[in-house]
Amino acid sequence: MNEKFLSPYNAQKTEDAIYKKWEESGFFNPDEMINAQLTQPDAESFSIVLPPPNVTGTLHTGHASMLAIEDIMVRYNRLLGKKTLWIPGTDHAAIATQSKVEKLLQKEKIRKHDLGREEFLKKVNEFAQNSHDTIIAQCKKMGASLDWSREAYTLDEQREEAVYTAFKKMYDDNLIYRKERIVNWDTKGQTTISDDEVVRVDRPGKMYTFKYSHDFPFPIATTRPETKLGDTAVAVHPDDKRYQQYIGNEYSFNFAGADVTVKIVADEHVDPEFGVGALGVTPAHSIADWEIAERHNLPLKQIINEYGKMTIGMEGVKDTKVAQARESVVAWLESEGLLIETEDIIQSVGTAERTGAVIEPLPKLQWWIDVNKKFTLPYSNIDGITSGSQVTLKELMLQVVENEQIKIMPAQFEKQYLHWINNLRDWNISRQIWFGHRIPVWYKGEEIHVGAHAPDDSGEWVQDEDTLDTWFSSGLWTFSTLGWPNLDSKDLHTYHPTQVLETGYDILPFWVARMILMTTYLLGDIPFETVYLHGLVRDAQGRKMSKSLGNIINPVDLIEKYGTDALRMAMIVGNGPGNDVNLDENKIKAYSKFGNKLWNITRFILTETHVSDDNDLIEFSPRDKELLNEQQTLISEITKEMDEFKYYIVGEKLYHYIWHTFADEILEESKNIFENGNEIEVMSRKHFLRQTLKTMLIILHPFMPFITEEIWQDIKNDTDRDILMTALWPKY
RNA sequence: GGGCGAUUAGCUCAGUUGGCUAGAGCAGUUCGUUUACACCGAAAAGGUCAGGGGUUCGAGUCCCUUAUCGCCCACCA
Repeated sequence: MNEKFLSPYNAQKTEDAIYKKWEESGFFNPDEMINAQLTQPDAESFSIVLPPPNVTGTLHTGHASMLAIEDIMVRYNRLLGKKTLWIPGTDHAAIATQSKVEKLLQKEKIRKHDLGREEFLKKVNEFAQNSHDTIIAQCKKMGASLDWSREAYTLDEQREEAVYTAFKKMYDDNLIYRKERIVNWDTKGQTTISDDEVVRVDRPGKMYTFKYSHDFPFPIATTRPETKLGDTAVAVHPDDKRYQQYIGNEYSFNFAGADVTVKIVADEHVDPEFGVGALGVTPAHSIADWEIAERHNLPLKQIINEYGKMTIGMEGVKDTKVAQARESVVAWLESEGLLIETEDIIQSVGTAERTGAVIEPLPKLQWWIDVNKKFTLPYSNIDGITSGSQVTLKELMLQVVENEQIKIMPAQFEKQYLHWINNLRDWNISRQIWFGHRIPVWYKGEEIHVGAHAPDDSGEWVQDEDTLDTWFSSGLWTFSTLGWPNLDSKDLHTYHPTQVLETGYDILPFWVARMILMTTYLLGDIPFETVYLHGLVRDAQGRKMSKSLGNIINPVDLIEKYGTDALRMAMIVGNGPGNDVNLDENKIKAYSKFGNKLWNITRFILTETHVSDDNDLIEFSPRDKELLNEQQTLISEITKEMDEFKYYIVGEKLYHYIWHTFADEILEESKNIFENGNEIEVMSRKHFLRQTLKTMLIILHPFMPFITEEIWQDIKNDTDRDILMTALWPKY
């Protein structure tokens, strides 16, 4: 017996060496499995993409849990003899990464505009590369059996080709168009900022109640009178008796030197209790109003420029900053006798996180994907939609879930998905940041060219300054990682659609929905058959992990203390799809004890039996036949539950069988048999113990890959597969 | 305001087509252990499954309702 079994199991000493052994074998790559004749070339395939972690830093416990679940899926299917592929990669995560680097630069008092686009991107790429390296190392620590030879990055060359191909096709199909939309504009920084960078600050303000003109039938209320020059409508609640008679009317008048025409519209979102229950709609300078304008097809009238100055109005308004214009407009209202009431209020004002400037919502030209426009789908593998039929993106997204070609687990999220898609509006795909796929559109005067490069003709072509929403590239992930847009790619034919997408429920609308959109559109097929959604990892008390609570747990610390196997088990047992899991250190400790239990079971068996006991038996003793039957029942149950993704139950069952049946009963009973049993009983039992241990190692392998592989190396015989990872799931 | 979820042993949680004498880990109790394992074994203790009502031969599990807690989305003109 190998003397390592004389001391307790040492995960720290074992795990890195085992991972290295797997990696060197090459068997994470299904092609190598086939070459070594461990997998049949015509075997069923099982493929899954790793949701690419953002290159914004390091992996957290949520990633650890994700890797554990997916590795179980992958290892299980590999043991079933399938051609099994798990594709690794990382996500450039445009805004998240860019703002992270901006923050780091800010500490050195460097601003991105001082560096310029190229220099700044160099810094971001450097940061991304470092994050990437950390992330890959952490994935390996978790034991993830990812095929590193196929690693991808959402911003690498191959993915860029996929992105540009997809963009061009959508543009040619008239599904991509350009239109104005309200964005958060920072007048100090002269840039657009994302919603998460807007800091809400409570400030004293004034609510003005006034009439537009003496002819206008009722007053409205606002905190920003200067924007009223840009009003194109007044919104009221449809059930509000005070205003019902005016709905549909149009009024024109002069307001502080500007000609204004407003239409009275009914909108559910107006609160009749707030203010006077009537709201002047300024589509160009308020995000909320812009949304009302979208619903009612109202015109957009920009009256404030990028420097926060008014572009129209009377003397004292035009060409002044908004704060000053406000005073002028209020003074004008007073002098005209239109001002009815001024009330002091506390209002929540959006300010730029970085410059502190008050956000000025402005309309900017943006690129959009039309989800309601009919186009011809040339090829369709979607049930209920024939090749060559006219469909919209929204219809495709609904169809594949309604017809159950894609199943979402747990089922309650299916409702949520359908509800979300039914309310889906056009997707704004442009972002006013530098890091990401630059929009493949070129301008020369009025001319527009769509493609990766400017046309070769003479003349100054200028590329669009904006970049694409990060979800545009990750939406292509299941097939851009398999060779698309090269339609002859062998991987694409073998491994697409993928079988499972395993990800967090929080990105169902962002990522999952977008992958369905892109795949149904570009391939006429589904991206995956099952969506398995996991929950959040919380601390032992069920609190969300956050910097401010100081309760963030680094998975690597836990691994160093208890080993990866123990951490994986603790994260799996009791963690069903869609449920949040509380990570209790005691639970991890308990499973590290379990690992040691298995270790000691092995020690006992290696002491009491010999490899020759593996030889064919003449007959099993009646007791061992009974035990084998029990075992068969267990395996058949477990196999069924594995197929149903019930890893949380299987993990617990294995724990119980191995500890409380195999060790506590069978091993104890064996001591007596070895001492007092007849020859048949002894031989039978020795054979049984070795076979059972091997069987347990195989079925426990997906959960605790390291220790099972380590033991396998000492219990296997010449007819067994050399590496447990490549073994075959027991028959039952 | 809209949507979703949770409430089971002292603590943290399983219990997924209704069949449980309701389970696990940790903590606590009693006893034991010179070799597979103290990262141990044996035995017991602990619960009107949030409250109420209903469906059913049968409900922790399905329906209604109340209470408490939590999450997501929207919005404050």
